[in-house]
Formats: sequence, C-alpha cells, structure tokens
Amino acid sequence: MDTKLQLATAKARYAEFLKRHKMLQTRERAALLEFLFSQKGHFSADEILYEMQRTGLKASRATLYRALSHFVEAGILSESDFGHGHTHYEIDLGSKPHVHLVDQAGDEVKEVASPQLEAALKQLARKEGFSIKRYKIQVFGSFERKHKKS
Amino acid sequence: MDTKLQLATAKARYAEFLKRHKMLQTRERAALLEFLFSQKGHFSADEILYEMQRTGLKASRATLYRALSHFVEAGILSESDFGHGHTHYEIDLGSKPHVHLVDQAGDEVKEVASPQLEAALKQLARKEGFSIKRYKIQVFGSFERKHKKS
DNA sequence: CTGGTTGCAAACGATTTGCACCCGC
DNA sequence: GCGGGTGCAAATCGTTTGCAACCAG
Repeated sequence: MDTKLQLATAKARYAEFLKRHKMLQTRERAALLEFLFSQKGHFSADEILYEMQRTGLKASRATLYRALSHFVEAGILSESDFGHGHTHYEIDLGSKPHVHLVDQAGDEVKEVASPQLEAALKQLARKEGFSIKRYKIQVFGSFERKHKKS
Repeated sequence: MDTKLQLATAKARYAEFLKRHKMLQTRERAALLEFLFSQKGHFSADEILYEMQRTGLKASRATLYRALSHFVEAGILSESDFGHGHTHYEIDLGSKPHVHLVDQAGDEVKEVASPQLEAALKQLARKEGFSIKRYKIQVFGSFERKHKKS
C-alpha cells in the first residue's frame, strides 16, 4: 500500500471514527493526520511537536495527545514502549505485522516481518481461546556487525 | 525449578552481582529479594510496597525502586509494560520464555509457552544478525469464554 | 572508620485535565 | 447558537534523586 493510498484510507477511517463518536472535523486534527503520514518509522509525541513547529504547522501538546489516542483507537496508529521513557507511535494501516528488534546499545529499532512467527502466534491464540486484537513482539539485544555496515 | 531452588539461585546470583559492583548486602535488599519470591505472577512496585507493609516488612519506596532495577540487571526479575500505567515485574530465573496474553477487558494477563514461537524467533534473529538478550511477546485481545469459566 | 545505603521529601517528565474562549456544523 | 474543540497552565502519577543520618565490612 503506497503512502498516498494509505493517507486516503486513513482519512476515510478517521472521518468514520469521528462520525461514530459525534466528534467534529477540525483544522488541527486534519493537520495532524496529514503530518503523521509525512513521517517515517517511529515517532514520539515530542518529536512530532518539534517537527510540526519546524514545518510551521500548529497544534498544542494537549491536542496532539488527545488526537494520538484517537488515532490509535481508530486503528490508524499503533503505540509501543521500547523502554526509552516515552511512547513510540507508528503508522499501522495496511502495515504488515512485524517484530521490533531493539538495539540496547543505541536508539536503533529495526522492523522485520516473519510469516512463520505470525503463524505460530495465531495457532497459539486459537489453542488458548484468545482472540487477537493486536500484538507486539519486541526483541532486545544487539546487532552483530561482522563486516558489513548494515 | 522449584521455588526453593529458585530463591537460592537468586541469592547466589545477587550476591555475585553485589560483589561485582562493590555494593553491600543490607537487610532491606535481603528482605526484598526474599519477599519477591513469595509472590506469584506479576507485580507492580505499589503492590509490593502495599504487601510488604501488610506483612510487616520494611523498605522505602526509594529503596524498592533502586533494588528492582538491580534485580532486573542481575537477571532475577524481568519487567514489562502492559499499558496499565506502571511497570510490571515478574521472576525471571529459570522461567521459560513465554507469551503474555493481555486481556483488554480486564486486568488478566495469562502466560503461555510456545516452543514454536521461540524457534521462529531464534531463526529470525539469526537471519538478521541480531543477538537476543531478551524478548517480549505481548498479545492484546480477549479471551473467548464459550462455556467453561476459565 | 568510611564509603555505600537508606528514607524522606522534593524533583522529574511524560501525559492528562480543568477551564475560559473558540469554531464546526 | 450550541456543543464539542482548543490551548494554556496546573495537576497527576509513576519513578528518580539530593541529602543527612545510618550501617556493613
């Protein structure tokens, strides 16, 4: 799913979410949604705030936090805690389930997909009578840099 | 590994940890370690504090937090964030890797092992040149209660 | 003795909230 | 115009830290 299509999907989903909760469309919410899709990878609330100011967009910290939780509820963003002292958000629309490899030496967090893991997880859930809404697989450790740079 | 043996192992490991860091053995640290092994499942800092007071043991909040991070460093405890607003700790000594099934409707968190998941994870790490120190698999969703109570 | 440890209370920092004013619809 | 939204600043709350009195080795 390319970014453009993702954004369109997100807007539609968000509009629906707003309607369902009798909430209004506002410039701040629109700007935030648009801005998030211009970002890559993970971002923290502070990073968003900083980047938005740099880009001239405006939304207060309070509005940002309120919007973020709505985006998560609406299934547009997903949140994770990597133990860095704040929540990390990432686009979660049409993105494949993936594993977060968290490098303990630095801030690097790499995402990798593994159909095999997914399959095992689904089977486990079925066995336990547990219906999965979402899941997180975080692996803490370090990258072994043997010869190649990355 | 039964609880008694676990506790003995933990004590040994902790003693070693203390020596390595030129730290002292104190009554508070000993009491905390002993107390933790009398607990079952996950616990938060506040729960420990509350339970200890009830049991007549003493250690201040500050000492507790300081000790908890040492226990984690020493590999005696592991910590997780289930999105409940505080860190959860659990004994991580001789315990098998497991998946946390977090019920979103309540506070229930069930642990299940899955060798299959483990294997897939190890293979993935090998492929990515990532050496695993520890990992967490958290699955958010709900238990399907069809007929049985639990 | 002496340097690490404890407990208290104050500090922190991410996130949340009360409230007066603002703006979609 | 009304009811929800926004921004500010104050409040929360889990966790951390400075410091003076304390204790283990």
